[in-house]
Amino acid sequence: MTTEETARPVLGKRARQRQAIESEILRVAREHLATEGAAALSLRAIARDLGMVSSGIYRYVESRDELLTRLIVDAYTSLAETVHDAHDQVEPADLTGRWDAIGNGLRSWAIAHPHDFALLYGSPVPDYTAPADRTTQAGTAVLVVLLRLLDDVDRAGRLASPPAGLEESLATAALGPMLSDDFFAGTGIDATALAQGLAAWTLLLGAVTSEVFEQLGPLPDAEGLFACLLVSASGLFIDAD
Amino acid sequence: MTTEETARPVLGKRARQRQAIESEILRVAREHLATEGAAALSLRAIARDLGMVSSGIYRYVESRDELLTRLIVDAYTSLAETVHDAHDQVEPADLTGRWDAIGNGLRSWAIAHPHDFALLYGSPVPDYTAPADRTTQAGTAVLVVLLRLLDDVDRAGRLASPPAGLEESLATAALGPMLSDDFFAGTGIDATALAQGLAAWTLLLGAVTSEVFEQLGPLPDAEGLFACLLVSASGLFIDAD
DNA sequence: CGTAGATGTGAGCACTGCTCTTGTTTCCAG
DNA sequence: CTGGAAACAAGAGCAGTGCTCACATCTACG
Repeated sequence: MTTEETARPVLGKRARQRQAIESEILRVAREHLATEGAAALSLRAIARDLGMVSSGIYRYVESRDELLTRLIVDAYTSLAETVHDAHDQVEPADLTGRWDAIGNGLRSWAIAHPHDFALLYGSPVPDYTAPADRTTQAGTAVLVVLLRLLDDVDRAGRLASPPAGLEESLATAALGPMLSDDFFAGTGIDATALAQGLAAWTLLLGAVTSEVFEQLGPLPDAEGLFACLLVSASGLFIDAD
Repeated sequence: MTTEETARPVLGKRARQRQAIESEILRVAREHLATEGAAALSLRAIARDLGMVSSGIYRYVESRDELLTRLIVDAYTSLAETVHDAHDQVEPADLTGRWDAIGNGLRSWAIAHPHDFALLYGSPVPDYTAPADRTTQAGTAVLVVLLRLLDDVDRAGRLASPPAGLEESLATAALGPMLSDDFFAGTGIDATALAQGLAAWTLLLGAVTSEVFEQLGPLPDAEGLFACLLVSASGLFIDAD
């Protein structure tokens, strides 16, 4: 008979209540982030929205920085999920199609969540340094899909020839050490290929950044420009059919 | 005899004093920006450093936003100056050398002034929208040198062939309208060339951003990676010799 | 059933941007 | 040379922030 009780340590009422409040806080925080932006994130305002006294929120959230960290990790996983989904809807043999999916996925996510994007790829939030152990891991999730594509491009023999001047020695010296990371285990990627993939990724990120942050002023056809940049980026590591 | 008086309206004592204080404020503001970052910019703190009462500073600076705008314009011109200087030290015929100078100039400036760089190319400062009339003009100053290079590359017949898939129709549709701007007057640039130049610039900016904001985590050889990316970027619009 | 620990409450500190009033100094025209 | 207008300095004050602490309350578990 005691089995019934020990078999459902489903979390006591208290723990459940706590979890509910914590997720409520995160929900409201995300709401504020989406509407006001990261810098306007105020614990007091969140507490107010939740009908609790300003000091009460510190029972659930250690500090403003910790809340930021949670939001960052959230955003990273949301982004990675979006990009992965977009990528996986293209048939594996269509290499440039997969790249386009990655690029468009990133762009549309960034446009839909500009403040989250700013949190991840914009200037670091003042007086806040992201705890590397929690964020960089989440941050690499997006890069996994790029690495998969890069590896497949290589395996298919469709790797673009590196630009003149990108000697293998240069790439190896700069990127060789990174290749020994677990991250690259099981791939046949070499330093030059990695350099090319990173160049494409950097161009992609620059394109999205410049569009979301409006660095070139108001553009007549942002969509079209992005399409051009996406082609340029793809050409950096994928050979034409 | 009255000529002597009308000939030296050198600014009265008052105006001179005012100008002195204003530049003092800007100096301290730049100092705070360099050490603390944009978000930590506090008018009260500046006033304190200057030994004046907090409210007094509002006689010289309309608001925090206005001070930010001044700093942004300052930063843009400082950046443009640095890049132009670096670029002009290379002999005009050395096209890739000129590109490298631009890239390295931008990078070293960004590393030397990370907070200024964040102000220009990072996430927009919360609750602050840059007055387009004052900032975008200063912002294009950097692009002038890129345009000059692009035009010279074109004239020298060294324009790289666009990547497969970048049809002229695509580029023209996206960028054609921009070409009618005064900015491009006197150049023989066409839409595809502009697209290629913008791709290189975007890649460059993405590379610097990712390094300054440490988006890829701590790198073993950031210098080397940047060199690789610079070569990739140059290959986007300059043909090898 | 009692109590230890989790939770709610409100006051308080130090800081921010910004406004307003009050008093002083400076400049310039008559 | 002098009177008045404009510029300036100073301080109080408002509303907001992150965060701490002492205190009261409640509840879940031994």
